[in-house]
Amino acid sequence: MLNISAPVIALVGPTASGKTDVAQIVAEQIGGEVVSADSMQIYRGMDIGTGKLPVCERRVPHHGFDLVDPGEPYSAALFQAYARDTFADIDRRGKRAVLCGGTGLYVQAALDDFSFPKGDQTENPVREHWMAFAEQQGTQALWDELDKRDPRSAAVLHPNNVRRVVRAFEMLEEGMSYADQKERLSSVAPFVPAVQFGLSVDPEVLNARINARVDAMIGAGLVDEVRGLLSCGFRQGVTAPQAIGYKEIVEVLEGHCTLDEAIEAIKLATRRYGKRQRTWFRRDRRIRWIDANQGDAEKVAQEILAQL
RNA sequence: GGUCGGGUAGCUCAGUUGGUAGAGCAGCGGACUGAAAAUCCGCGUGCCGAGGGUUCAAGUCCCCCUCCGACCA
Repeated sequence: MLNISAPVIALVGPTASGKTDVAQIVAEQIGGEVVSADSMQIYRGMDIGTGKLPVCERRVPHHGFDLVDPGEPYSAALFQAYARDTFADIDRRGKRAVLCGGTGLYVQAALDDFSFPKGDQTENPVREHWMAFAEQQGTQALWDELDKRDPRSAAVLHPNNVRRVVRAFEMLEEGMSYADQKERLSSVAPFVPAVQFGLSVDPEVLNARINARVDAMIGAGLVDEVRGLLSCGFRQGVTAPQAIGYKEIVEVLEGHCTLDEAIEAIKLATRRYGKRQRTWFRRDRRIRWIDANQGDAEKVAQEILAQL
């Protein structure tokens, strides 16, 4: 258990639920600092499309932004170490951390007792080998191969889920079993003292906000942002080029579709992303849900502060 | 006014010789420990435009009405 003097305040919820504003207000009121747990805000230069709070609007210190260039690899394990260091550092300075997270895995890696045995490893030759194998022999053959070496893990993985099957091979290489890990998952304990709040927004309301947000991003110059990134090694990245709002604009810049088509695609992808986020956070019974349908960040923040 | 085509799921449409309907997309539900804005799994949600007729049985055939589109006047 991380030794800090007051629990971290964690704010979670789907994209466009208003976390960013609420987190800042909460931090402001309690003399805190915001720590973003967002797999895409990690990247430098990806500002508009990731909804990163602009520098001029930051009234309290923000962490978790601009940690690496889009061309560099990053991982949940790296974020775990970063977040915990940051929590400790904030605590040492007598402040309180407000974790603001849309990436469920990052939030949990930061707060719970997730173990990443081999440190900060971000690239793995084993991965490439088995990805190539899947490419050539097919996904079923890949799964069959895992079934020979680690049938227990194969049994809990769907053959179509190539990423996870490959991950199981990586773990085997390190002397671990995906199945064992999955079993341990059922009893993850907290590692960082925290109170978690979820901002809940009805799907129809969230949908409207997402649409407006995407239009605003385009208006704010997302296309130019993407154009700029392309000339800076964006394509070499592993994670960054998968970002919603970026991959679609790349298609436009490469002449594969119109801007209007891309905008629709971004809205659709964001909606689905929001749904996955809802599913992820919903299962965590520790989260206290706050109604954020009104979109009044001040009010939501007060409600959270009242519950501390 | 006339002729033809169409009206089936939220959208685009399938639907054999009559046996109360099914695809894609959207949507919904779920999984998730080193790429997670990723990856994967599951689910059809229906007054078949309205009314009448034939039939054991009508999305399907007949009549009539209505709406949309095209063409002819």
